Amino acid sequence: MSIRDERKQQSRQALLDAALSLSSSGLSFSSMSLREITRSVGLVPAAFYRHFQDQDELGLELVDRVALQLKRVLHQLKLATLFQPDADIDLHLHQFLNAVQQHPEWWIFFSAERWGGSTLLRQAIAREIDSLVDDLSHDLSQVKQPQHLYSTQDLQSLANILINQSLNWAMSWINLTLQGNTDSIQQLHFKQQTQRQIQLLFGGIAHVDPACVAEMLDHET
Amino acid sequence: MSIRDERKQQSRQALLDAALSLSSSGLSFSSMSLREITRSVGLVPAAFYRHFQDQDELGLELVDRVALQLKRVLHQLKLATLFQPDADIDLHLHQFLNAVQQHPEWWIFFSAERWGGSTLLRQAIAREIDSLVDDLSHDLSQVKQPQHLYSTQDLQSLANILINQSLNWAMSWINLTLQGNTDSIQQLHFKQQTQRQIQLLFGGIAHVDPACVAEMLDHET
DNA sequence: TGTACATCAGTGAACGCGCGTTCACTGATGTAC
DNA sequence: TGTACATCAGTGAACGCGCGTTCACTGATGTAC
Repeated sequence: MSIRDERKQQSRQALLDAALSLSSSGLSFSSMSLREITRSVGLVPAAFYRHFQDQDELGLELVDRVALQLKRVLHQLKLATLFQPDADIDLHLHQFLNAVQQHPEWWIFFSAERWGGSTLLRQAIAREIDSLVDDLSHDLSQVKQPQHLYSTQDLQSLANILINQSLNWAMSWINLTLQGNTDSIQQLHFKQQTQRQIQLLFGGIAHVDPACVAEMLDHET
Repeated sequence: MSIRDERKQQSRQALLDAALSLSSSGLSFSSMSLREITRSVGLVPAAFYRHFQDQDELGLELVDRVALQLKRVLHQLKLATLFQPDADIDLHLHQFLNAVQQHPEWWIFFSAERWGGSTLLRQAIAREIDSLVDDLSHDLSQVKQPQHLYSTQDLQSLANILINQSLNWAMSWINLTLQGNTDSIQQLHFKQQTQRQIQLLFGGIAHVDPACVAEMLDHET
């Protein structure tokens, strides 16, 4: 790549980063101005048009890039292994929260624009979330579940809940880390509650006291 | 109330309705202008200040009112009865989707501004959602569960998932009803998947084939 | 009931400001010979 | 390698526009007597 092309790519990347950064600062994409974006990069407003036709085009590319990163993070977490009865939920949760803390801007942008002011971005994100659900659903189906309780349809439903809750967990965690000290009471409480949610979602049966299940079966039969 | 006070209340209500309506049209609260709001009511911009100190004050009141309505809807659904093994999940789901369709603007506003561009509104909505979760958690604890599988902490976690998913279900349903014909294939598919999610969340054990549970117990013990 | 004054929701003009977009330009980088 | 021309990312000035907010005002409604 030539020097000129390289510099152009750098500017383009800087514009994308600036928009993402403004999003993390609490501005929604539809409220941030083209001039703010170029200003925080150190370019003149007109320079924006050398890289994107308009602000929407930048937004769509941002959705694309961020979705790719979220996909990578969620896949690497190997959520599917949580089906196994001896799975370390606590470890998985901490890995997830660390990943969120590493790049909160991705989660903030995705959550904010999911129902944000731009129809174009909403549609693009809806597509990406469907894709995230499908990927996770596929991951889940690849794991031998000890109890074989879930049909393909169940796994799709579970994946849907998990993706949605992942976004909610991420946003809750980001808010907690922004305002509080590390390991505050609220953070511990959040982790416990989230861990319990994961148990409820995955375990269903596997993580419940077998004695209770036996009793329930007696009542039913 | 005097004539003057009555008319003032009408204008105030009209401003709130206009903002809610603009929100439903896809505009985020932080992107809609004070002038747009007054324009759609038929008032001059300066008249806004006879009712609210600024746009944020209107937004906060809107959060308050909408939260009250959502609270009412969710309470009337009596989600807690879904613990009972003979619960009609399909009926409950349809009641929920009808309630959403009746007033989509409430769900749109709440979802959009939950992670929207106004810090003030985000915080207010976070408080209201906590309150919704607490209320639902309380409702859930009032019902005698046949299987007694859930602790207070479990119910709180379940309520959290249910409130979050309710918002997601509402938004998905609104998008489906906006774009598609009634009873399209996508709508039927959505209903089936959502019903399965509710089964997974509530039933856990109760709605699963007892034979499978028995088998699982054999493996564990 | 009628009159004189007070209140105040809504008006309309004015302001300064940041916005998106356009345009001809500049000067560093790339290319052809 | 050196030269002459082409490309094109970034510039800076200009534009018209909608914005939030202010202000003195108007005239219908309310109140005191």
